[in-house]
Amino acid sequence: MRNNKVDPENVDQKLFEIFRSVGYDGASMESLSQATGLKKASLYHRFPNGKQEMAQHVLKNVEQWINDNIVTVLADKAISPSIRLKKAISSLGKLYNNGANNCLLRTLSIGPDAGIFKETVTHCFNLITQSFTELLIEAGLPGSEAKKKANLINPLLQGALVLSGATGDNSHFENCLDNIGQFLQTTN
Amino acid sequence: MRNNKVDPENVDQKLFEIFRSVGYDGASMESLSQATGLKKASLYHRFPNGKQEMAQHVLKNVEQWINDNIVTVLADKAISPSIRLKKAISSLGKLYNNGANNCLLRTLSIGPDAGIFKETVTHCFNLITQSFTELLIEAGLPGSEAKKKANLINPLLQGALVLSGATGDNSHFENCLDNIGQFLQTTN
DNA sequence: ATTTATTTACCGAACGTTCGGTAAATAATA
DNA sequence: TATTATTTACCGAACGTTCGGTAAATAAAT
Repeated sequence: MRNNKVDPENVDQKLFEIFRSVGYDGASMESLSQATGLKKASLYHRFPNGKQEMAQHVLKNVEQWINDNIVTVLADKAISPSIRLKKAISSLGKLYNNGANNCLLRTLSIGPDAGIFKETVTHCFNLITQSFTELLIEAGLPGSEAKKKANLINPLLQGALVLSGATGDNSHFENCLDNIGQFLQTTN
Repeated sequence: MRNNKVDPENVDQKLFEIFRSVGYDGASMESLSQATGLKKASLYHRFPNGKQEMAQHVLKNVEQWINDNIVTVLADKAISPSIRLKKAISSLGKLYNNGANNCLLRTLSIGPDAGIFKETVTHCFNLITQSFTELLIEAGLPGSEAKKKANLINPLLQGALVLSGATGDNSHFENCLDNIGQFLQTTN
């Protein structure tokens, strides 16, 4: 007898969780199969190019998430800049589970095959920097200063996630979100 | 016929470079063998517990490096605090090849076996934070402020390394070292 | 009935690891 | 000092397991 059809979104989510938590090399087909509830051959039915395609797929989902939760939110001129900021930062806190979750952009950037994902990963980072830059400019900062501040957001986030993840102490990440919120508060 | 004896220090260095650049799961015994010039069986002669022992060994070397180049340097009261700072930061720049090199503490913190290294990795991070804290206190900062500033060093470094590594643009790291140097310059 | 989705069963290759054995260096003996 | 015994360092070949991946069979959906 055969299992019920597996919800594709749930599959995406489970693939994402595996790749994010253990990276590309640490994610075996067996672990991906167990997490999704699909046999290996079924995964190959959905992703004919295998593991690579799965990782690229979840990476594209992250890019979409950034567009939906950062780019679009920060550019929404119907809301005040400071509230947009809070919404975006709050979304980041949820995405990373307050520091308990690794970042897929980072875990896919290590290992012999990291080059495959480099272009998309770089684009994701750029999306974040650019949308924060534009918000800060809109809030009144000079372009150069806005750029300088926005350029700090990704490294601050990633650094905090590295420390929280490596040590298990999420205070690194929580402090980081607070700091980012404060030092961007040039705005109303 | 048998090869000449291989220099143990060079083996350590090569193992370190592999684990640092591709992480634990990305480092195959074959790649470790090729990098060191020792056949797999010879690696097992030196490290009877295999890959795990090799990674723990290079991690211990990093701990020693931190003691020699950060802890000892920052605590050397024969030299002025600001010069000690410059020496330590300069060493970090060399270690990471100005952002081109990954950090072993980070690459060993991802994957199914990351837990094996967690304790030592955490200790390494703590060594850095503590030694910077003590220097800042010696330089005149109140304890709480010294601690707060010192607590930023690891995440700032790691974040810059993530960005430089993921995108290939080392300006992230170079800016980071400058920023750290500046914002610690409470001292003479 | 045809197409789509999933599964079972399997494959070659690569994985980390182990084993048997050899050349060279060192220590003990004579 | 010359000879013998022991240890050290290394290697080729193979181990069992797991890897990513595929073909054929079966079930579900249309």
